[in-house]
Amino acid sequence: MEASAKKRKVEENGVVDITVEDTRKMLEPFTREQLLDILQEAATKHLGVLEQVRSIADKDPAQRKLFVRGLGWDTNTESLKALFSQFGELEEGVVIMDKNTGKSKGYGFVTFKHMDGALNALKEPSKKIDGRMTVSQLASAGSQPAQPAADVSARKIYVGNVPMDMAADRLLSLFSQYGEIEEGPLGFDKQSGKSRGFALFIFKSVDATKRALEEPMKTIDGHQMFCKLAVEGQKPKPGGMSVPGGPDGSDMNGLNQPGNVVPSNPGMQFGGMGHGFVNPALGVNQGSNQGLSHHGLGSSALSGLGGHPNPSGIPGGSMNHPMNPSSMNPGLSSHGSMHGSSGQVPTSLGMGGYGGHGGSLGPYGGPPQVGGYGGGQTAGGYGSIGGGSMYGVPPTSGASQSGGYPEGSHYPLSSYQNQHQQSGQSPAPRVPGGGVYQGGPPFYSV
DNA sequence: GTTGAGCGT
Repeated sequence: MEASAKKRKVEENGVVDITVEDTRKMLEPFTREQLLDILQEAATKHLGVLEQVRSIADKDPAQRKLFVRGLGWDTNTESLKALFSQFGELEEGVVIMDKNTGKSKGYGFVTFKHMDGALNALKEPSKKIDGRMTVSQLASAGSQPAQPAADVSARKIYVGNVPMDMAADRLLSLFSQYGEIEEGPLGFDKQSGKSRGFALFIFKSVDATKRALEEPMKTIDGHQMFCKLAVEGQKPKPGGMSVPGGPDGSDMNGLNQPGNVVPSNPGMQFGGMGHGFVNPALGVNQGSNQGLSHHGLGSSALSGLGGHPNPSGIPGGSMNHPMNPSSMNPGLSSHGSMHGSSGQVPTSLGMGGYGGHGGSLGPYGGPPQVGGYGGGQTAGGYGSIGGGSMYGVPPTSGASQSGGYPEGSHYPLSSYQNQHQQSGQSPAPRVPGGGVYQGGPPFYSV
């Protein structure tokens, strides 16, 4: 074939082999345009590449969700769906109705399962629906910009449309699959332990939060719930100062890149104290790890730490690459894991072990998050949750009410975590339930 | 008629 011929030719030129690492090194200086050209070509020729591109493109619902305005009164969810489904599979289609009058508000939302569906639909933004000209656009284009989420607000999610009879531990199980939960579910009635129709969760990491929100719709027992950042910090006092901790404001723009926010955030000083025992040099790296950003949380994080370990996941994985200096540095390794969500590149570097990723990755195989997730997975969350932090679920009254979770919530949580780890494709070693790392150095902190 | 649903201690 052509490929083998090329290979042979290369070898004749004296180049015996080109490693995966070498290939990467060659690519690094490429311009964006050059990389785009190559990838475009590759995606065109190879289905596997296209699938990878598509799965990553689909990650962000903002690129798949359309706002459709100008709908006639008679256009309903069904006709909206019918019209838009010609452009691709729909995840959701809905005409917004006034709660009181029951009449259409004249707009709706259409979320495609894949970004290409949205691209398709937007090739002609104006569509006649039920005799009226309507206009579609990415919903993210017109909606008010997300708040500069800082600290906890970037890790707190609101879950709406929670069934009243939903057990707290059931929700906990559902959401703990995305990462460690620091607190939650909140919002349950303290006396009855029943849902009040919503729930709040605070994840330990922004990464986990992102994973949870990757697919905002959660279906359980036929109930559709939705999640979003809780962002309650919007309503504060008028005339007051604006964003806390953002005097310079400059870095607050990186709200979607939490790693950028923390370093210059004063809050880091707080975290820094907690990690005083760490190599000072690492403090810098850790400062960029939003996991540290939780200030007051430091205590719970530390307590969890004592019981166990964590980092195992990370170093274990990176040890496959002794050449990668970052594997020698705990601070860096955790740092790297954070990149998993904010930037794909560094993570894939760390995961160089999956070298022949073209095939091994599979369509949805190797989202960078997997590696980072494995690393982030610790029993720390277990400890904190098992502890008193989850006061939304009074073990006693709650159990008597729903009869669901007698021994406390930790059982389902750990169970789910294990399941998740086992099912994961990640080559990274999973964290054993036991305290294998109890003797481990505490410097990993969280 | 122009971006849903809607937030604990």
